[in-house]
Amino acid sequence: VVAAASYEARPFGIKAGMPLRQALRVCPNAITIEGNPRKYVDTTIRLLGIFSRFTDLLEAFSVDEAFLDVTHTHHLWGGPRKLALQLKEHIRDTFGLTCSVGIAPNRLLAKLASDMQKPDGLVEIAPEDVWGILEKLPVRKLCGIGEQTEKVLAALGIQTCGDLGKFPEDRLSRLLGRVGRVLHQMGTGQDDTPVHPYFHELPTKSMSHMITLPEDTRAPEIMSRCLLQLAEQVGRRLRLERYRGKTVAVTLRYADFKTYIRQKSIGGFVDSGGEIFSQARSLMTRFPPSAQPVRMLAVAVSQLIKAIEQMNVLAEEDRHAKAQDVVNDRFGEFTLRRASLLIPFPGQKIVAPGTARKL
DNA sequence: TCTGGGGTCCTAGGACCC
DNA sequence: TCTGGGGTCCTAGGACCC
Repeated sequence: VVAAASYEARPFGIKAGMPLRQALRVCPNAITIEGNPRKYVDTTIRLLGIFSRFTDLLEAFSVDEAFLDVTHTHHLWGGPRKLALQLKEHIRDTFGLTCSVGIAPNRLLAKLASDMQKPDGLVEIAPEDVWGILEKLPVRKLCGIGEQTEKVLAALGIQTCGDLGKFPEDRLSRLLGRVGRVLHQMGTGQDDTPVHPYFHELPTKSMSHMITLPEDTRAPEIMSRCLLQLAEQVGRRLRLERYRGKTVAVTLRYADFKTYIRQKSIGGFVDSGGEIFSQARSLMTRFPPSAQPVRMLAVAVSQLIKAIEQMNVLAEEDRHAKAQDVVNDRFGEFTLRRASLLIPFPGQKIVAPGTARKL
């Protein structure tokens, strides 16, 4: 599918998430470029380096977005606006790229402001302007309100943030529980979530890999091989970042797109592909029977703990994994792999999304 | 014509324990 | 015949973000 569409392609209706075939149908001359995760991670890291010149209260939000709390530093740059201009200039000089900056009293509004003028924007939402901007703004524009929430709110007669803010909070809470309270706050532009600085290093909570098969299948041996591949990938990343996990989960998506997850927590903590695979395989028996062939499989490990230095005595599984890591560190990913995985699967190019966070 | 991959957070029900 | 309150852990599903 399309991961990102250039501004030239967008007028044709091409946007992120659209199947490639469909994109090429609406715009046969579109130029397609395969993703290059290593390049993105490298650029992300360099970007964070630039951001850190302006504040240390810096949170990476995605591969190309970050929150900067400049409450205590903006005066050094002549105020938020001048800071933003210098930030933009710095990025343009370094990468030849434009970027969009939003300035506001909190994260919710800053994100909104940054989305208001793209691709080369600088929008400031002052506290006194908040209501004027929100009143007619569709709720969907807020980060955190997606398609489903939009529908639920629409059913209550709420279309705009103005409607949301004016809707009685206690009624919204009764109807939607805790979510109702948060939504009401969002409707009035309130958000007290702090910017979580990178040096606090949020621990990873789960690691997973998934793959949509080139063709839907009913063959147990294909699914099994796939699970093994995914388990090995997850295990490799766990070990790279020195995590071990307690809960193993398998997700199956059938051709009709119905998606099921089965998970189990095991006695100890695991980080080897073999162990993850054997748990994953045992989970396969728990899925509801379906007439549909399988379209997608995923393996996830959660309930992670940071692994303490290994003891001298390693279980056989661990010795295998360790040997594999040593070879693959030196000669490249998947140089050494199980014989059953010699025929490669698609999707082996994936770079760990956590890589940027480690910086 | 279908709909990728990798995460986080929340909810709700049930088991189990004191 | 009916049976409280509080806690943790586990599982399944779903919303949302990029």
